Amino acid sequence: MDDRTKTRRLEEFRQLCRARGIPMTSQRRAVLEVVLDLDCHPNAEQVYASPKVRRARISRATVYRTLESLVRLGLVSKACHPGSAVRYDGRTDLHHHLICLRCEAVLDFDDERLDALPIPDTSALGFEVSDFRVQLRGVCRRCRELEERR
Amino acid sequence: MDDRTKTRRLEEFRQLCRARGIPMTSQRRAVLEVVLDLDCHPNAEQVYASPKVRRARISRATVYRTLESLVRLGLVSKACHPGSAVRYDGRTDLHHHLICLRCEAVLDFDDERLDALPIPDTSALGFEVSDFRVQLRGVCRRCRELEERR
DNA sequence: TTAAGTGCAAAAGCTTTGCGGGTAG
DNA sequence: CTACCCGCAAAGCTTTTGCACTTAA
Repeated sequence: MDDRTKTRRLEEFRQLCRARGIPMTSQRRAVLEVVLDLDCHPNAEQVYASPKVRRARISRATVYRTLESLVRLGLVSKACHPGSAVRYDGRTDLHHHLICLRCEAVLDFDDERLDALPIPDTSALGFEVSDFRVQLRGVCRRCRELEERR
Repeated sequence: MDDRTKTRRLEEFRQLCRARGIPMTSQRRAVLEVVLDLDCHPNAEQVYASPKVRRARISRATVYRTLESLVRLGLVSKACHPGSAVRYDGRTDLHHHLICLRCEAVLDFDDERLDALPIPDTSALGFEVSDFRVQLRGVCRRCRELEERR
């Protein structure tokens, strides 16, 4: 994520904390920065292992708790993925994903035609849609190259 | 899933096994049947806990291994979800999902307009798309009712 | 017969929780 | 001050793995 956007997101965080009267700690700031920096849709362990978080000596439990708080605050979202650990996404705006079914990589994908998708009416099911993602499922470059070599 | 489709899918399984010369065991058959019966996109523990699998005294390890084999055979797919355990989907055809961001329910959703989505060209990224899903994210009926009561 | 599958139990990976001490506002 | 947060450690959930035994073809 570019620095300009990142600065804006961190300012947004500061204001949200002030508005809700919750403390803005150095730990939370570091965790948010890492998620904004990484575009690999990391799980909590990957955030925990990141140099910035390790340098700050932040505990594993705090990383897990903080990520969930950031989601509740709407500053981070959860990525939908085929694997077995919760994955976080620094982007909360409308965008889409390429999902590799071999290595479970999640790649961001922006496309105006996908954004313009007509959202179906789900009210008959009692389901309230807030947001959507198109997931293009397949095999990423790296996995394809690995398979060719064999 | 209706019985007619289920019978067809089980026959497909039998033929795939024969074609590849792999044994069709009673355990695999039971696990496949359970995934086809459930439409809740169960994780491995839920399949393990199902009456049919328990009656057959199938071990936990076999459930985990079998689910992965069925995915490799293309008889079952993995659902993309926001949570922390792999979830399986008895449907492998084109369809879409409603994702509840509160309880992480995954509901099937069929819609011809979504099916007709123009698939973007991802070849520049080296990504080969095989399939897609639209995920409508929001809050399901039950979670909305629970929140109203409070 | 035999390649593959299964059960068991241990280990590894991921996540939550209770509690005593610390800190932002 | 004081409500909230943090680190630690233990516990709980999910998944994988090695090995000896069993089974479908």
